[in-house]
Amino acid sequence: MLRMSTLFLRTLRDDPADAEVPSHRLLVRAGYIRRIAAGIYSWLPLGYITLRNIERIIREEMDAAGFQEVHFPALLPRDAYQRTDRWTEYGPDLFRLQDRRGGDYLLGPTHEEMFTLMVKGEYSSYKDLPLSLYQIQTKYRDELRPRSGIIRGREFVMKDSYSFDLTDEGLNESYNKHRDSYIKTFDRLGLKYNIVSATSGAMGGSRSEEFLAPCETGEDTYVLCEACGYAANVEAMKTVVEPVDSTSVPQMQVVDTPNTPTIDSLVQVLNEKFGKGFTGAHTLKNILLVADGKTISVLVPGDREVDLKRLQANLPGAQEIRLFEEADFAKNPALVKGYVGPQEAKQLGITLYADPRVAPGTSWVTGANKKDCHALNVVNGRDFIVDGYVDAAEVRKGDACPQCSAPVVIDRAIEIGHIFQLGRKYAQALDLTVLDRDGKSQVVTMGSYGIGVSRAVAAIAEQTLDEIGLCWPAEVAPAEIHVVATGKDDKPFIVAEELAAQLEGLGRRVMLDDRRDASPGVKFKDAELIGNPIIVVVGKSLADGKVEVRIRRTAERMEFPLVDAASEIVKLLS
RNA sequence: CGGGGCGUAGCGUAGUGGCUAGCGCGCCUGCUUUGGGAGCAGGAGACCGAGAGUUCGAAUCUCUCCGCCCCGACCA
Repeated sequence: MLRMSTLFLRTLRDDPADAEVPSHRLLVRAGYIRRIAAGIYSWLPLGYITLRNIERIIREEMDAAGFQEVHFPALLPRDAYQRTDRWTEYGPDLFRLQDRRGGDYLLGPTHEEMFTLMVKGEYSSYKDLPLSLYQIQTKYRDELRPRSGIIRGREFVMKDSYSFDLTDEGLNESYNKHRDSYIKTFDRLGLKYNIVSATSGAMGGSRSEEFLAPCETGEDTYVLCEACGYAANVEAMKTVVEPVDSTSVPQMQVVDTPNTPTIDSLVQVLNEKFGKGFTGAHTLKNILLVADGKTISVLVPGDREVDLKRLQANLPGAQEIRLFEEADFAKNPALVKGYVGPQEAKQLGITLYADPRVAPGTSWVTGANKKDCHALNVVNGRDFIVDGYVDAAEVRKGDACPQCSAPVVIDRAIEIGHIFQLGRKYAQALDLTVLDRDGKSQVVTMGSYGIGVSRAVAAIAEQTLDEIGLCWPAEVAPAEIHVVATGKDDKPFIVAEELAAQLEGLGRRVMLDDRRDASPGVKFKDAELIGNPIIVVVGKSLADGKVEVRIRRTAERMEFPLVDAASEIVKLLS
């Protein structure tokens, strides 16, 4: 039983000055966490109980799915991360340190290497697979900008799992098992979330989904179709545009358009000259880039920007992409800045990509590859041929859903889980192989699955809190029932004590406000701020042999006769 | 790393060259009070982020450094 009279807790009346987002403010005010450094927090009793409740739920669901818990050190030698190149690849986000002999160590940001090596050390037969292992552990990432309290910290608690399979089908099965297990876990945690398809980056091909908890203060933006439920990362959003019949489009025509290096200036001149109501959407933007050293051009409608992250995620095999710079233009005199068109891409040896919005048969105004000249009626498939289509244009609210064509919304969310198929990258690098049925050595294929445990505390808080405080789901809350004794004589305190003991006897987690020196107002405010789901007040109504019960979330109030209060309260929890 | 803001007691803050750094919350003692962050009285608690400089005199002005928050870039 948590007794407020002795609980290590001091709630704050004022908002902390360094907290902006609501969950952070309230977690500090209610005495759950305290900041130690940027992105590094201590957990006080209430916070730590809550964190452990979440861990418990995750653990129960992992175990129920047949995954086995292990535990690695957070302090790791450089070696394993050297072999997968992540010692350098992870860059400045990696916390590095040295021991007294000058040996390099790191604080683990994620543990693919260690899990892979652990399995390699124990198993060597296909008969041992499939296998899924997990741990709940503190991770370290030296984030460029920690923010929003516990939502993005430099030290945080993560549950990470890894699956090991012989075959791609096996990996799919393991992936689906994790997916199901995550659904159960997040449902139990009381989180609202969307499962969003994510890109798996340059490795390509493998499945990847994020569990996103919608919330205004979230830092991930994603696309959501409220009509059919389609949800996707902005990078992974697919654009579906039908080809257009272009047989009636007149011949391409080159016109003088002096001083029109930008879309805005071009549209203005077009309207002055032809007065046809031209807009940016009629023009075609040719974005020149250098991808892995080669010049490529990406076509998007003139009223849209290229989303470089999206392009990078969708361009097959591209490792490094950057925009054309002055020096690049200088090296390629055929490319006239501000007047580039796709018509001569082939002759110039440029790989030409188009966003799907630049559909086959669509006709555009675009650069004529000559200073101060543009070309009208430039038709995709007739006047230029693209080498491939790639989703690269910025995604906007109102764009068509790829499943049902309804306008999508752009929403914000906190990423609370991520599952993806790693494939054989780590197993290959670290030589994790097993012998198959035929005695042949096979590289194992892996999946990687994460839940942000400490982040989940913030995400749940964020989704449930209100103006007066935190408001936890019962399983997560520090206590299920918060019993408050008020009054100046002993009776309510004795009764409250008995009731709390009774509830505990029924297997409930109870917090008891037995402070004799605090006024009723203070106790009510604290109870509301702390956010346990049921508040029981033992006080005035005791005169009628009753106790008062309040539902924190709905502010609903009721009274029960003392004699059956305990059983009635327990009923409310089920 | 760019832009902005900030650093005064455990927390929130006032104090833009002047003498003993002020207030609220919280904390301690006593009395009163007990259904919505009680009242009165007394009290403890601050090398004013650090260092250097300007000055008769610096929380206040200058420089350097450190730290924190927000936006952006970046990031499962």
